[in-house]
Amino acid sequence: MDEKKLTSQAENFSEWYNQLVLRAELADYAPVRGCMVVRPYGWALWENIQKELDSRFKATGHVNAAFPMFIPQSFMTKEKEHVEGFAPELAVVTHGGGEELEEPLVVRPTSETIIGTMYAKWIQSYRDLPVLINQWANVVRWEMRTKLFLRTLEFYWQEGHTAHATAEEAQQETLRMLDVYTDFARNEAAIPVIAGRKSESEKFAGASATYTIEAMMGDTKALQSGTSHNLGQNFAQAFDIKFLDENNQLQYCYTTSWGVSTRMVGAIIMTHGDDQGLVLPPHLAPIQVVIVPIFRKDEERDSVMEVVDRVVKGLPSLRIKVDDRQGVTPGFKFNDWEMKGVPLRIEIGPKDVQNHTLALARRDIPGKEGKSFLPMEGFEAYVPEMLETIQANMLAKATRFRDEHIFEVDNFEAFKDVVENKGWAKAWWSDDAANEAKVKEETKATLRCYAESEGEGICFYSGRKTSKKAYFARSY
RNA sequence: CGGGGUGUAGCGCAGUCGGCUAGCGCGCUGCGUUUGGGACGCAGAGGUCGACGGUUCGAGUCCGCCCACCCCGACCA
Repeated sequence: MDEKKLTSQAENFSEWYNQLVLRAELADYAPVRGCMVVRPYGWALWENIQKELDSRFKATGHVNAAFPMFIPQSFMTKEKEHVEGFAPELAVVTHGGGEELEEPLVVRPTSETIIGTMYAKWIQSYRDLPVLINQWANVVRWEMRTKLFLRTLEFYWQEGHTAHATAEEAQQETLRMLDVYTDFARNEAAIPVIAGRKSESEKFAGASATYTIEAMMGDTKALQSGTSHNLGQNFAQAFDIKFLDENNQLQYCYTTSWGVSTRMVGAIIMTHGDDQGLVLPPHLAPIQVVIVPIFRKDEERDSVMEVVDRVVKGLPSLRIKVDDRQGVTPGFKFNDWEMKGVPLRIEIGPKDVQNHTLALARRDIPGKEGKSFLPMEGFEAYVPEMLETIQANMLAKATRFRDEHIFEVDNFEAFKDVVENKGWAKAWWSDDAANEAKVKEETKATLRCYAESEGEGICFYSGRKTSKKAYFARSY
């Protein structure tokens, strides 16, 4: 096989994705089935995602805390739908210190139960509310089939858990965090997600309502990239999270939970990547600018490195890497950093020193069109600007792709054709779980989320009148 | 769990009508020459051929069983 060749064509999309993850050194297969080793470069990307999300959480008044990884099995069984939803994918610890445990411990698949237990202790009065806590953690779900970043037995995420005095406030919080995710995806990851509510059959186990941000991957499949749940009083009742209100009445809290995981890394790869490798959005890229110095002789070396130095010092706010590896040709370095998705490359050689220019190559526009030769002068301003241009262009490109692959349909034939061959279908939907299951069976497409809609129309499947529209797609 | 596929050097593979000391490319080590799109020469290192059992004078190759991983489904962030 030719090691250099990659193809993102739909039939090879999965292979292409795996190759990208492995060759860009984002992650590796672990010697444990279904688990993943996140390598330093991949973790650096995740750290930037964390940083951006965390600053948004702080801005909305949330604080971080940590809860145990082990959950007594009995906690899991308190909320009926929750346990039913998660039971098949739990890892259970039965032994500790060489002895069988009196009560098995579940490795957290999510932390509603243990956090709910603590909230019950912490919350007494309406004055204690709202509680707005986030946790950065790893969780374990025993999935049948795994895929790097998208679905691994162990994954990293943040999970926010909040408790409120009223249903309105909880709903507001649920939607506010959905907005935070939407904003993050669009403006940092350059992924034009579609936000909306999940259907009853797709919602989180134990939630009253689940909201999602859905992203379209390069093969037009959908990927749920973040969720925000309004848990109503379901968990509050199961875990006895109560407070005395202003009228001295004992009330159950309304709780929410929301999360974004390392799956976001997979979403970025599958949304922007091309046949040359990764394309990372400048806002999140571990390395925003790579500088490749080029010289033949030692005399050239000094003058080139002097310019390199000046450029690095002139861009103090950017994440820059100078690739001064010896014994590797510039061509090799170009390809190497393209594979790793670095948004902007600056080549500095003897010609540039002489002409006072910089050779720049944009990762979002492959080949010659992405190259430009600009005067040194003013690079302190135009390099950061170019990164913003790249960021904006990536979003625009992804948005165009998304919009070109969403089709409104009003009959089943068209629906089937769209979800099987073209992308996402948007259609009037009569909101019937049985029909949803039938559609899935016949076309493999699931209801991704409800869409904004006005007025009424005829459901393409049931023929009934409805006021709801929904997006359907095949998904990861 | 069902269907398909693959296990041979760090990676990618050839060898599979049983037969010599198991090969190729990339990578790796040393020396030298090289540096504007994946450099070159010379010299090297690196293998219980996934595991176990069987057939045979002889097994990477044939037979049996097992294991691991990948892809497609069912399940899911």
